Amino acid sequence: MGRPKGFSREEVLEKAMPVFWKRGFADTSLQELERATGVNKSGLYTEFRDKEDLFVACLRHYLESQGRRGLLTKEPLGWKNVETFLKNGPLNKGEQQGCFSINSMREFAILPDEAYGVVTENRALLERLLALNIEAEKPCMAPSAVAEMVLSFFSGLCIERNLKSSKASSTRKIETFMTAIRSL
Amino acid sequence: MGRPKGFSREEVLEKAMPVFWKRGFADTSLQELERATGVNKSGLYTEFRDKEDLFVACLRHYLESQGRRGLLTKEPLGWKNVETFLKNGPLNKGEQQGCFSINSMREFAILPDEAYGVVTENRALLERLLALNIEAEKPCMAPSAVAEMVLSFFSGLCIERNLKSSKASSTRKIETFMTAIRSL
DNA sequence: GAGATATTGAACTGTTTAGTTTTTTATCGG
DNA sequence: CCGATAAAAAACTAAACAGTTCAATATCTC
Repeated sequence: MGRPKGFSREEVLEKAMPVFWKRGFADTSLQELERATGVNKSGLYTEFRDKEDLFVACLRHYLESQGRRGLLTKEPLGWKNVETFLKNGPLNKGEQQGCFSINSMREFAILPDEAYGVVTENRALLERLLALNIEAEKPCMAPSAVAEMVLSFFSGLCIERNLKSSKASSTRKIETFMTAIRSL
Repeated sequence: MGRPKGFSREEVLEKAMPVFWKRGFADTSLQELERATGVNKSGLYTEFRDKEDLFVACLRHYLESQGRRGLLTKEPLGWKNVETFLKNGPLNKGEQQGCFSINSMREFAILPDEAYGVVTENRALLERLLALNIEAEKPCMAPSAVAEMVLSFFSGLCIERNLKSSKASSTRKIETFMTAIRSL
């Protein structure tokens, strides 16, 4: 049987994710990933094909764990869910600010096509969930149109988390935004 | 006097900007900058201290040229200016998609502090200009609150330009958004 | 056109990169 | 406790990187 390995795939993803999240793909070195995960290069390369593969795995892992929070599927569906999504969707713990997926969009030019697919698929899912919540409120406008607009605003909130002062003003902006769309 | 140099600072900035814009700071190499600008490394290093200095100069150059468009200062001030800003603010020519300044926010972690200052100062200016336009429409809500919310939405539109299909849906989202905020 | 002067291109430097290979070490079954 | 086996550590490779140096070259003034 031989020696058992001292780490799980999940563990590695959990620890590598914040590094990619904060520094992006291009500026994250293998050295940083070794340090953050506590796993040697040889270990990382037996588990993942290359740096790109590890990155995409982190992205998938992130989106799955975000999905499990179920922010947009709480009953009853409606504006309240949309507001919670805007308020608590972008994370706020230490290095992990905003949304890893939205952050990654900036690097599509150098990321594998797979990353593009993963991100856009998730965005399509979010749009559908948003539309369901909006539809429940029976607005005058088409729910799908409102949904895509909400997702744009959400994207904006996420990248603004790269600014130092963003957290405080974020809540206020969401209040204003919700007031505006509740009248639609 | 000696030999006159074969390029102007402005020329270099104009040609280097799209490269940084598309690939970001970390993933743009000196080699790419030489090719894009047609200026040799020695030329670039006599004009700019280092890669960071060139990047910040590009950022400044970009914001100045955007400012000169005067999208938010056309008389009369009002919703129309806000709409034009959302529609035509994010550029759409070839490699230059969205907003260089917003794109840069994702790289603050590795950019010089100066870049942070340049970007936040410009955002503050935009917020003031937006507030003036909103105030002209005498809404019920505080103009500054609406203005910062508009800027968030704008930021979202900008990073979404990294998606292939964004241009088409962008106009539609802006229509929906404008309908919402005109009622405030 | 000669000499001074500034630019340019190319060669060079030391470091860091992603990724591979080889050696060492730990844990298993028997 | 021994030998097989698998993981982990370390040494290594080749390429790319930002930045420097220096010789070649072009244009100015006189």
